[in-house]
Amino acid sequence: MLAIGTLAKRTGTKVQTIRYYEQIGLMPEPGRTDGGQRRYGDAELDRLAFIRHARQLGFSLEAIRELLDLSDMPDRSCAQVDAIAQKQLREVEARLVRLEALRIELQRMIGACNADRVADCRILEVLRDHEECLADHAATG
Amino acid sequence: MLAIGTLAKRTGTKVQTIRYYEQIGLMPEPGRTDGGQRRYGDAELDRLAFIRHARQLGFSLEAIRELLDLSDMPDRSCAQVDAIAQKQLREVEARLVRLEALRIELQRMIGACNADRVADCRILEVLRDHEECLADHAATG
DNA sequence: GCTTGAAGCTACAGCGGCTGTAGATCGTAT
DNA sequence: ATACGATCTACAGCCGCTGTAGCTTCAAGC
Repeated sequence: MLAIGTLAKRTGTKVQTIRYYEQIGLMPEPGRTDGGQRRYGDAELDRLAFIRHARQLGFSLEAIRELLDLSDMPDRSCAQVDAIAQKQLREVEARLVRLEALRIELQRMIGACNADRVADCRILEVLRDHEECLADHAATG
Repeated sequence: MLAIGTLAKRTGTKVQTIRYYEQIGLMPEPGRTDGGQRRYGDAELDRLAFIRHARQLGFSLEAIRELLDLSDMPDRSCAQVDAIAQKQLREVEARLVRLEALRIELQRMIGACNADRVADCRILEVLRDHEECLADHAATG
C-alpha cells in the first residue's frame, strides 16, 4: 500500500494534483488508514500513470476520462479510442501550423529591426500596424 | 468618440475583454458619458489594436505591458524591445519542437493500432506503458 | 513507550486570459 | 413616449493545476 507521496514520486505527479484528480472524479477515492491518510494499490498506480502519460501527449482531462471509460469495456470496438486520438492529432497539427506562422512572423519582425532607438524600432512598428504582416496568424496555438 | 462595442468590433475584441484590460491596467480608464458609459478616442483604439496584435503573436500580457511602456520612451535604446521579441521567438520555437515530438508520437500510436476490440487496442496499450514511446515528450507545448 | 520531524490532511485562494451571467441602467431611433 | 439594443457593475466559471495555512498522523530512532 502506497502513501500519496510515494504514488506522486513514482508517477512524476504532485501530491496536490493527485488529490485534484480525485476531486474531479478522474481518480477513485482510495482506501484510508485509521488516521485518514490515503493508501493506494497497483491499480491506482497504473491508472495515474496512464493519466499522466496521456497528459504528456496533450490529451485533455475530458478526453482522458473517455479513454479510461473505454478501456474498461474491452469487448467494445476500438473505433472510439481511435477517434479520440485522431482528434488529438488533428489539434496538434493545427497548433503546429499556427505556431509555425507565428515563428516566421516573429523572425521577420526581429530581422527587420536594425534601429537603435525605440522611436525607429521596426518591431514596435509592426505590432502597431497589422498591415505589415504577411500571414494572418490567428490564435496562439 | 467610440462606444466600447464599436471599439470591440474595430479591434476584434470582446467587450468584456476590453473591460478586463482596463481592470488590470493594460488599457487606461477612458472618459465617460454623463450616464457613465465609456467613450474612447483614437489613442485607445491604437493601443488596443497593438495589444491584440501582440496577443495574436503569442506575447503574454506582461510582455505586452513592457512593450507598451517601452514604446512610450522613444529615445531609449530599442535593445529591450528586441530582447522581449527574441524571448518570445525562443518560446515559440521550443513549443514547436515539443509539439512536433507529440505529433510524431501520436501518429505512431495511431498507426500501430489495427485492432477491432478495445482489449487489443494499441493506442491504449501505449498510453498504459510509457516504455513503448520513443521520444520523451515532456510538456504539452 | 516517547519524541520528533516529515508527510499527510482539509479548505480555500490564485495563476493566465479571458468568458459568461444577472439584473439594472443608458442611449437613440421612431 | 416608448421600445430595444447597448452598456453598466459585480461576480462566478473555464482549464489544469499550484500554493498556502494550520492542523493531524505516521514511522523511525532512542
